[in-house]
Formats: sequence, C-alpha cells, structure tokens
Amino acid sequence: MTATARRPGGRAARIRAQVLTAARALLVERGYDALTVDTVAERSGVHRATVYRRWRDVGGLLADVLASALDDDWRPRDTGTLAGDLTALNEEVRAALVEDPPLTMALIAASFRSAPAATALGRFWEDRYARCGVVVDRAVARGEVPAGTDARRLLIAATAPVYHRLVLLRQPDDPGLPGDAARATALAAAAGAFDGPAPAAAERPVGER
Amino acid sequence: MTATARRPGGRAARIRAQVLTAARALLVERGYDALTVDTVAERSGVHRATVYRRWRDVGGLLADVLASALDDDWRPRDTGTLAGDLTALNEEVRAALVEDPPLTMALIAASFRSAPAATALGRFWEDRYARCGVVVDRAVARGEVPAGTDARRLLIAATAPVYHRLVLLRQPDDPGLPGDAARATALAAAAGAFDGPAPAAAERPVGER
DNA sequence: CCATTACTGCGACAACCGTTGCATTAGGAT
DNA sequence: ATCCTAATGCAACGGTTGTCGCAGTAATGG
Repeated sequence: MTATARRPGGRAARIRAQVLTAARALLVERGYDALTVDTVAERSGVHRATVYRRWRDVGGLLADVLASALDDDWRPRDTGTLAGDLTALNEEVRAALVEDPPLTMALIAASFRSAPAATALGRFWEDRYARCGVVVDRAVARGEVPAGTDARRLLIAATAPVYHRLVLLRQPDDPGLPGDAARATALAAAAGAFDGPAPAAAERPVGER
Repeated sequence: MTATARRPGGRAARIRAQVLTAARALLVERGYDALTVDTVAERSGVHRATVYRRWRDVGGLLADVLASALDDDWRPRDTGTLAGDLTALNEEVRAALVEDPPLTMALIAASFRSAPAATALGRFWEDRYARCGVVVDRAVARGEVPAGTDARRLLIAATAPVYHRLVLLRQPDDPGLPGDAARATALAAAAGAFDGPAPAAAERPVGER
C-alpha cells in the first residue's frame, strides 16, 4: 500500500510546466497588470477552472514561479573590498527594481495581495541574503571588519536604503545611491556598528528560524 | 484640503466629507480588505457611480484621505542624543507598521495599485522626513556628527532597515530592531559616513578601485 | 426670480472573477 | 489488458467591478 504520493511525471507535471511558462512569459511581455488567471489559462491552453483549482489566484501562480526560481547559481561578486562588494550587490538590486518590464516590482506588488506570494518572496530574499554572507566572511578575513560582525544586519543596512527609496518612497532613480549606501555601511561596519550576539564566522545554514 | 475649487461649499463638499469619513471609518474598523468602492458608497449614503466618477477607485480614495491627513502637528521627539532620537523615531515607525488594524500597511499596499495613492504616500513621507531634519541639526549642534552631514541620507539609513524587515522581508517583529538600526546609523554618522549632500566619485575612500 | 451649469441619483449594462457539478481522460497499479 | 483514482475539461452560475446615458436637483450668476 503506497502512500498517496503525487504523480511526479505525467500530465500533472506537464500542465504545471505549461502554466508556469505562460505566467513567466506574460509577466515579462505584458507586465503585471495583464497577468490574470484567465489570461494565463488561455495562453497555456489549460482550462480556467484547472488553474483556479491548483493555484487559487495570481498570487499563488507567482509564488510557484518564485519557488521554481530558487535553484539558480547566483553568487555575489568578489571585488576585493567590502565597499566594492556591497556596491556591486546594490547595483544589482537597483537594476532589478528599475528594470522594464518591472518584474521585481510586480512580485513585490503581488506579495501585498497574496499570502503565498508573500512567503515565497520572503523565502527568495532569505536565500539571497544567506548567499551574501560570504561577502562579510571575506571582509572579516581581510580584517576590514571585526570578527563578531553580524552579516545579516550589515547586509540589510547596506541594501535597505536602495529598496526604501525605489520601492517605498518612489523617488527618481539615482545612480549614486548604491555606492553611497554601500560605503556608508562599510564605514559603519569597520567602526563596529554591527557587532552582534551571533557567533562569529558561523557557517550554519540560515534556513532555520 | 481643496477638492474642486469651482464650488467650494455646498453639496459637493458635503458629499466629499461623507465619503472620506466613511472610508476612514471602514479602514480602521474592518481593514483594507473591506475597503471597496461599493462598501464606502453604501456606508456614506452616496451613490456608487458618484464615488467612481470622483475618485475612480480605492486608491484615489486613500490618496484623498492621505492628503487630508498631511496637516497635523507631528514632530520628532528630543531625547538628547542622536541615537536616542533615531531610536524613538524608529519605534514610531515600527509601531505604525505592526499596528492593528494595519492602517499603514494598507496604505503601502494601495500604493502598488494606484498611482494617485503612490504619489500621495510619497508626499506624506517626504513631509515626515523633512520634519525630521531637526534631529540631525541638533546632532550637529551637539557636535555628535560633522557639520556637512546629509540629513536625508542619514535618516533613510536609520529608518530603512525597519521598513525593509517588516514590509518587504516580512520577518517577525523584533523589539530590538529600532534601536539597533538607530545606533548603527549614529555610529556611522559620527564616523562621517554621511558627509556631503552629493558625494562625487573623487571622494571615494581609499582602498576601493 | 430665472437661466445656466455642474453635480448627483438611478438603473441598466458588459466584463470579469471565482466556484461548482458533472462527464471525461490520463496515469499508475493489479 | 483492465480497473481505480486523481486530475482535467466543460458549461453554467452568482457575485462583483466599473461604465454609461438619462433625468433630476442643487448651486451659481445675472
């Protein structure tokens, strides 16, 4: 008696691939406003009701898209200095937030309408920040920052201003912003601003919480 | 506070007051999800079509609510130190973001669906940051930070992590967060991290290439 | 007091959203 | 090969959203 395991390969998997592909394509081609369940269903050749049953709404679709985008091989650049690494990171954040079509903005917007999309986006960022931990490790190894530096707090301090100005404040894009925030944060870190209670050089996966 | 300059007092103004009052009440009583044009219309006793014609959608309603909320007498607290002032400010930000009903979160969510709501919210925050400039002025006067410190960048560096973690990352509320971000920013400011309103490329710290 | 103008109430309408009951089909198991 | 089950296709539905034309009414200006 096998437990009611899902059927891994077959029609279900094919349908899922069709729908997610259509959702991705519509998102980059026509933007978030054109992304309705009905549009995705029509584009993918799958019936409306099926999409509603399996994904419930657009947020569920985007959550699945996000989850399926977690397994890439992205890594932060290595520029040789903490300020340089953080600047490069912030440039990527900025590029993602001002790109057109506004894919990242669309996902953020969706996260306010759908709980699944919100948690999926949180997981995505969690993964990204975890991968960035190596940036702080390198800075510690170079002696740029104290050994007890809290990588998470440092990374958030560096990137948060970029998100804040482009996403929340909706101020016009400023090419100097990534570098400014990066250098200010590096300076603060060197001064010991992020000395935290977390054990130094901790290599345990950040997935737990 | 001016709606249509054509006929300031009369039925039009009365209708507007009824609708905005109903919108405010519904927002605090039943939350953002219950705030539809139809609900507001029914509650206010004004016809659906009238609300659609004058405000277009929920975002337009919230934009008007926000605009009418700009004239309060809010001022940042004076605690005697920069870190204290920033902590107090961040505590207010945190309180606004975790309050229930989630009024601030509702306005942020609305800003992703409606351009008028987005600009209105931007104006609101712009006003708030301008009022907070005095915090930096006091710090300069006390000699805590250099005279050329850019108040805007400092304030954003201090508050952005709070918004980032509670709004974008959706991490659980952390009572220590406001103080941590405030102290780190005060430390960075004392080290001269926010010197200069528009740092040129020539002012990059040594060691970066 | 009357004429003009602007706004509102009203009802109808199409479009869209999401759900449901039922028949059919495809996968996997025996 | 045949049965069993889960998933899909299909059609219809009720509810919501947003718009429109028309008529009535309140405010303004003479």
